Amino acid sequence: MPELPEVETIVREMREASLIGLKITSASVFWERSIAQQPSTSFCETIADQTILDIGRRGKFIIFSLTQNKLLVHLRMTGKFLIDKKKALQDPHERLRLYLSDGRVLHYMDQRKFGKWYLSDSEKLLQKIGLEPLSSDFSLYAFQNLLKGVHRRIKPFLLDQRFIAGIGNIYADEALWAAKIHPARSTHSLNKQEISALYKAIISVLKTGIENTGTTLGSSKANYYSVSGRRGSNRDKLKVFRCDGLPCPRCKTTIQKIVLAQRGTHFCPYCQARP
DNA sequence: GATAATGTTGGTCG
DNA sequence: ACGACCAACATTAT
Repeated sequence: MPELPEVETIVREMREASLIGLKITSASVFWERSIAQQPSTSFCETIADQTILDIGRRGKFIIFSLTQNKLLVHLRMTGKFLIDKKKALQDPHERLRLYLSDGRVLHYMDQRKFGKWYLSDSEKLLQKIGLEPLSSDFSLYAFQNLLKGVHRRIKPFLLDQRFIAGIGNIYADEALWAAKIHPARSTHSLNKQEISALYKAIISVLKTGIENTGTTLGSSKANYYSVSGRRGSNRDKLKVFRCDGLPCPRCKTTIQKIVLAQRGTHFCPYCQARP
């Protein structure tokens, strides 16, 4: 579920909630497989008594910098955080809980159980992911070089975290629409002007997503909600994602939905014609 | 009531 | 190297 703008919103809210500086007094794990690479017993032993020195983000990973380790959390489809909310206490999807030194509790919910917490080998994981699209590392030049280095369809390329970190299904479709590029185009077929348009579109859709505190699609519990339980308002700004059957905001052609790389893919068959 | 689809990622197998 | 397919899961929509 959460892509870069949603994860960024979560991180900002946790910082605003003054979690930095608190000590993790203990942890409780309710779903063993939410912990990667080690049994929950050793996870709880290792994390206990460590202080949260910083909270950040890399791609779709949340990074808790602790006294001894880096704790990474990947929310995958339905991972969520809530701070000391009464409704979290009776949530059947709560998978993990951190008790904090000021008496508050950080609850982690994950309906579909795909999310993972990494406490060991986290540096190795971070090394594997690609450029941070809102940092200066992501230059037009670097983007051009990435595209040159692979022969793939552009949408699966955008979703592959080893190249650029943080783009998911929503923002990939939105960026391709903004740049007027068909999602099945080959990376090698894009001309200079198209590459430049896509580069700007990626940055723009992600920034807009953050400004609107992320995208909450529907109303069910499975949808994205921030740490404070707020919905993101970016859904109203989406041009194509889950807009199949509606007119394209640019040319009024009906938006189409196809399956590409096993993912629902939305585009305008006129603006984003296959050359 | 069965089946498909869901915002993610990692594996296998051509 | 790349893509098709499956797997991990639970819930909602069709």
